[in-house]
Amino acid sequence: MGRAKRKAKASTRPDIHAVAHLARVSIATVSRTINNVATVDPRLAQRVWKAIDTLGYSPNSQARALVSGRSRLLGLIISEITNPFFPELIQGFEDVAVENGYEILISSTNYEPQRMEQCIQRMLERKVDGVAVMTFGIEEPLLDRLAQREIPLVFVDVAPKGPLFSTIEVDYYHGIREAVQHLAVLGHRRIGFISGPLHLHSARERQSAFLRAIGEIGLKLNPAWLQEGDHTLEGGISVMQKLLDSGDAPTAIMTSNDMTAIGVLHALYKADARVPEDFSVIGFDDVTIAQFTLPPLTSVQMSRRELARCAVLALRDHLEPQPSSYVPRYKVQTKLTVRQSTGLPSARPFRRGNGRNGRKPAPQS
Amino acid sequence: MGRAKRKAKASTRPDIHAVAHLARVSIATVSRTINNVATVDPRLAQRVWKAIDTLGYSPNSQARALVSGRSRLLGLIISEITNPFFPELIQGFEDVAVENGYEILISSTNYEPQRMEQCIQRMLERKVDGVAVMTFGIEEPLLDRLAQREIPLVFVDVAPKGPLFSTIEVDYYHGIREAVQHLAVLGHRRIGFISGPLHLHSARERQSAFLRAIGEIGLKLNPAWLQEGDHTLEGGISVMQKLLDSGDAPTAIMTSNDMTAIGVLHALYKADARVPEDFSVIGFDDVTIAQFTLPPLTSVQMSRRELARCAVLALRDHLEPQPSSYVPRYKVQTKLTVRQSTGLPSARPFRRGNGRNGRKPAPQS
DNA sequence: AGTCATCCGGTAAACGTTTGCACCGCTCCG
DNA sequence: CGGAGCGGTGCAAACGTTTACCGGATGACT
Repeated sequence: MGRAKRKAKASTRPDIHAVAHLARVSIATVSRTINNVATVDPRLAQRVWKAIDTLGYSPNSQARALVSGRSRLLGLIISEITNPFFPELIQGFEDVAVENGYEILISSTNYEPQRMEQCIQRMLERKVDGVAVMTFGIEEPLLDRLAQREIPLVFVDVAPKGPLFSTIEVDYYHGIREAVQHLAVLGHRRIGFISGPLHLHSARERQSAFLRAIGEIGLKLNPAWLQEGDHTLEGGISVMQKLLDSGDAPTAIMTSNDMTAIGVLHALYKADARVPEDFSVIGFDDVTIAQFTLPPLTSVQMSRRELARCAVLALRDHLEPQPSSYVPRYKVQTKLTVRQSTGLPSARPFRRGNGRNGRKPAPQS
Repeated sequence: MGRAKRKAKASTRPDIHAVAHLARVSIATVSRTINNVATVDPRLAQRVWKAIDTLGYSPNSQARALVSGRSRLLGLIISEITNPFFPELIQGFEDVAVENGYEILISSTNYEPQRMEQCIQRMLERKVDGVAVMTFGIEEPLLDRLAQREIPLVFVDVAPKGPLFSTIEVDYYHGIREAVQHLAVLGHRRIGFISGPLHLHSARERQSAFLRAIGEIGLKLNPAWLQEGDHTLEGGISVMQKLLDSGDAPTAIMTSNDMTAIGVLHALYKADARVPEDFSVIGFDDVTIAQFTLPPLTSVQMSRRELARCAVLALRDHLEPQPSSYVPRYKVQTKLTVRQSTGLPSARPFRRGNGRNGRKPAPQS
């Protein structure tokens, strides 16, 4: 009956041999059963499953990975987890990964391009099967270095060449056009845009989508209404203040991300202006916080769960041959979520401190 | 010269044999060198390091884990990553883990206790060395089942018995007393508290810390000012509305978490009351969003980075014998962060819709 | 009935490390 | 001068899987 030497192993977790022994089959059969590969006699299979169940066996993923060369681990590189843009992305990534039998490994660059190298290094040591790079502002030279690695990589927007690389496209235009249209329908003709730092690919994309939308809808854009921000709260505050000081502020302000929009809200609050009565504000990203601002922020949303899903699927498609009928399509939409920061334009232009709403300026503590 | 069969391995990543061969030593020596275990002749060691460097070798963590039985992987179980409480915790956990040479694996329960089982399952399959359970509202029976596992576990607040378990204590009282004192110094005598759901351990802790602080500072608490919330925005809104409707609202409101406080802010905004002129509001947790509300929220902070650091260290202390001089102390402080939602109490009681600030009610969209 | 193809299950060799054990040469001491 | 002790190194056996390969049984066809 073979294998007499292992017996009464007390407290250690059961291994494949224990299962094989209990089911009176060889370990090969157990392996084939749990991987449902090739054909195993249904009666044997049943014995095996039963044995697995009674022993509470679960395969050792490291041994598996070691011999098969596939770890079923997916890497996710992000900028910084405390940036409210990312948690939802991570959640989506994890959900879809787990759905497909993968575990995930997260690493953050903290916006420092040189840390990307370490992230990749850690991922490689853990032998991930593929990596999704979802960080802001990835640089071209860095891409080339990434290209050396022999694992599938997926990016957003940017499209490096190479058979192991995939790109997820984002249709910024769709949602931004909806936003501009929304404002136009409300009656706004003076619409401003505060962009992100223009060295960022995604910021440029958003800005040009805005310009295109303005053009196609047939509005006129005063160049002074197009300002460059930096995707921070403070940036939003100072740019909005500048617009107010100019004396020729637009009646509606769109921004390249929600942080900037919240900055705008703060600036308006300080200037004693009301939203949406005096100004309409639209953010971008529809970060969780957007629901909680005062007033809740109208924002253009790119589904981060969808983005994450695409990323996982793109990697999976590299790793597991798909049926020929399957046509991958990695593209995510954007769309407008209307909340309470947008409304009809004010009848007469807002003038700072005209006191028409009688509020004293907020006290400085 | 041995090992002639491996040669010209072209594109595969170098393994320990390649290093050994290049350094003209055995693989055992290479292993001992990189783990700096036992004593290796410095000259050999140097040859080894050089070989490692020229080949760009990095050890295969799975093979390592397989034979050593230690994966250098730490599990982290949280409630939900999109809850703004967690990202900072995760960040801290990761930082300290990486500092100590560990990687982390995250899993979320989504507040469903039954999912805890799956989380643990996944962790065990990946053979984590230890797990930190940082989820809200863990149930006693679940703890007992966790106890079956043979890996170190660390918890917050709750203290299961067992040699493999550690607990991190949180000193809620310190920060909450600071908060009450802050309000008292400003002149508030009517201070209310909106608790979390009282079946949660941490919510009870916070409430009793508040009661103790009120007592020790010598204030009187009207029982109507002590309300149970549910840690959600909506809960905060409705409880605050109830307080306003009662006609005997406190002049300052403390809450058991920031979400509730933001709800309070919303309710006050709708009721046309001003913060901090009419009411002072203090949150708990000091979540990132608290900086961005209107006005920025005064809040009691428990350092989540510190909490995370304690968790990692507690696990490490279980896994790696520490020098006897080392005395572990897993306790984290709370403290008050003052922003702009607190100020002097209003001279005369606020009355809804008395129009004294002339604002029209916010339009419903 | 004999031969061949087919199918399924078992045996054993990997995968890349760590580590117990044995060995070798040196030093030190009797 | 010989033996004991020891520091340093190599050999080989694990760790728990997957999978190529082989061999035995079974059914079909001539």
